[in-house]
Amino acid sequence: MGSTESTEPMDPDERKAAILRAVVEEYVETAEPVGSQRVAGSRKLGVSSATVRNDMTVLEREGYITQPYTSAGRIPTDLGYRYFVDHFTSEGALRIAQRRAVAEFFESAHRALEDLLHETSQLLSRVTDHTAMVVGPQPEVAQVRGVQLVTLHPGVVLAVAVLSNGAVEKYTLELPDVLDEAQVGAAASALEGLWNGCAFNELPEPPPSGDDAIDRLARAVRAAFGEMVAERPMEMLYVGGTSRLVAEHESFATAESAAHLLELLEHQVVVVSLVRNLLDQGVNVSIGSENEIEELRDCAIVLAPYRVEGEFAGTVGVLGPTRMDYRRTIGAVAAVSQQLGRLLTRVD
Amino acid sequence: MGSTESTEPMDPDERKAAILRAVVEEYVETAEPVGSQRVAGSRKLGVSSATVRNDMTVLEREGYITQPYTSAGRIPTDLGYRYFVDHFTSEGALRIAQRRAVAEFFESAHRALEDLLHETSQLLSRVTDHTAMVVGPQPEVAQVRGVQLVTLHPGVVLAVAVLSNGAVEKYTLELPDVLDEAQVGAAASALEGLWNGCAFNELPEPPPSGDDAIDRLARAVRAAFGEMVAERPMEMLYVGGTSRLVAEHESFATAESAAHLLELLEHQVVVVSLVRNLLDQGVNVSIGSENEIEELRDCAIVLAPYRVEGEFAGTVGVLGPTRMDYRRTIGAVAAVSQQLGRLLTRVD
DNA sequence: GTTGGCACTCGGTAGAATCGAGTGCTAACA
DNA sequence: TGTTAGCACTCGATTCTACCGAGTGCCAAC
Repeated sequence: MGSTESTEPMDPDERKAAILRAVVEEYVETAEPVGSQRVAGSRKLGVSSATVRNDMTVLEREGYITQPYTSAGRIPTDLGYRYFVDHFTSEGALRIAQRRAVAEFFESAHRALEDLLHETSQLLSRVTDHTAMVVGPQPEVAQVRGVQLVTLHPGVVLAVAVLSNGAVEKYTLELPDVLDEAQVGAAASALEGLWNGCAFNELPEPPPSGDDAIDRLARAVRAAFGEMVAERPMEMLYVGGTSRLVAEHESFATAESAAHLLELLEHQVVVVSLVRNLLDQGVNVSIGSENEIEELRDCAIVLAPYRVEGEFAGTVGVLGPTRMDYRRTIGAVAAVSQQLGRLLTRVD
Repeated sequence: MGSTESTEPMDPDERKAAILRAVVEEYVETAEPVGSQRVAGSRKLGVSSATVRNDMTVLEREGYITQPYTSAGRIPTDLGYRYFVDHFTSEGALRIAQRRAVAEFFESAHRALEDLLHETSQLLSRVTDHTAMVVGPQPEVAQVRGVQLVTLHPGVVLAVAVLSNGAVEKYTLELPDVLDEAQVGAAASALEGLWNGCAFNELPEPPPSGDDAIDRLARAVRAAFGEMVAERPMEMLYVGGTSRLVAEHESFATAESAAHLLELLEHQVVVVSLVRNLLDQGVNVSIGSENEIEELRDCAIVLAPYRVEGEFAGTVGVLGPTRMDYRRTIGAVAAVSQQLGRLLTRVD
């Protein structure tokens, strides 16, 4: 067992890449700085630890790895993870059990879109062991397929709009007038006739009908829906498995950071626009300092858009520590996004 | 500064209670075991620390306080907190800023019931600095006020039921038949006429109409809604401010416990039935070991039901460490539950 | 270009010393 | 009999020291 037994000689750059890969994989597994011996020993590189050490010095100078303190092992930098993701995760690896879990989940039926997306976030969290995010389809693009007005109490009317993507928007209106069933029904019919097929974000103003009370109601409904579009132009966000963030807190700098992350996730607007920005730039994996948000400095985000009938519809993704198993995570996110798109294309 | 200056003599039991109160209040504030000196000094008890020490020994023997280790200060036991809650929180104290925050929140308008409850949970979390829970009204008791069927794609129909409490239930159906608009409309009209005013959990079976396809659709809708009632008989749960759980983690035994709690909160069924059980027993505050669930051993739960038109409707509550400011928390929970009930009575 | 040898670095752990808040107990006191 | 001052004692927390060892950088030999 000596140097004569070396397999085949290696291109210097190729070896450096292999060493970087080893550092990432070992560190992800053990959470401890990895030294030259471990790399030389557990990998069939055919070189001694001294050689590995030399290459490591270069890799460190180039910014791919770093030592937490002088004369400790090396850990990957964000740049190192980036190289790993770009070169060694071409084919995502999913364990059989997980692949089966995903398949089973999408076999079974699901009630409403909201439930499906919510449960999808939980599935993805289970499969990846990280916190999962699911961004729903943009609600504005949907068309109106039905309008209904229901009197809950005298003077209080619930306006309901059913959209072509299966979403249901509603708004509780308080009115100055007290209308009878016939009047409410007339308003509903008028609006339904007027709006059927229209995009929900571009509802035309209802024309005067002759009955002032009915017109007031119709205009109030129009205003309410308009306000909803204006105030909440955001896609819905579903977050699953937040407890993983805390369970992983060892990987984060401080314990508070987990609290900050949780708080961040409670702000739908921030998260949704973050996801959208990343995806707009064609980014699927965002690592550590690549994130602009301070709280995400030692987090990685893995995203995959899903398509319905070939069109971009929404996004699924995962939030975890930079020290994550990227191959497995990317594979899982890809699988779920694909299956979700397939299911929505079939059913929706 | 002397013994001659003592104010008025005190009943021995009364003094013991005052000492217990002091221990709880000081410990809640400082998170450190409180010694006899601090109690004797910061409170106008008019006795020396030695006397306080004597009483403390008794209080410890009776189980109200304990020392984390020999010759340390005392901290309250769950029984001690219980005594405190039962005797010293009759009138909840809310700071002005918080009372104003609650008032302002319930002044402004809110779209749908779901949004309102969700935002209420966030409000309560902000006001109490703890994780907040809001259990929505029981969906079953609501009556049907409108039924709508919308064809999303050929062979795919979305069934929507609008309920008297403002809730909207929906289900996406895949059908063997492809029906035209007239048929779907006929089924919708039939169901609407049949079910209007019925309780959602007791929908009568639609009678045969003559058109087999329409009947199949109607029966499928009936089955879908029935399944929804059976499978999800639970009230909706809204949880706000989960990040507080982690921020408070110092008060908990281990860091993992926060993760366990988060996981627990993700199981709606468990939480909702827990809340219901407590309230059924007339319990509004459940402290530490009074909770049967292991994960809640060093948590306290503060609940208050809210009423709509005099009827029990749902519950708001708070989950925090046993070491919490019970007066403030109870006051906040009470205020929010009352205002929420008022708003729902007015609007709903 | 690769490798073995070697001095050096530095975080982590264990043990000893110290500190001090707080207790329990006893004796004096009102 | 209840209250108080005094005092010895306990024990967690903190600090300091010594030491270990994984891992490095460098150098000379191959």
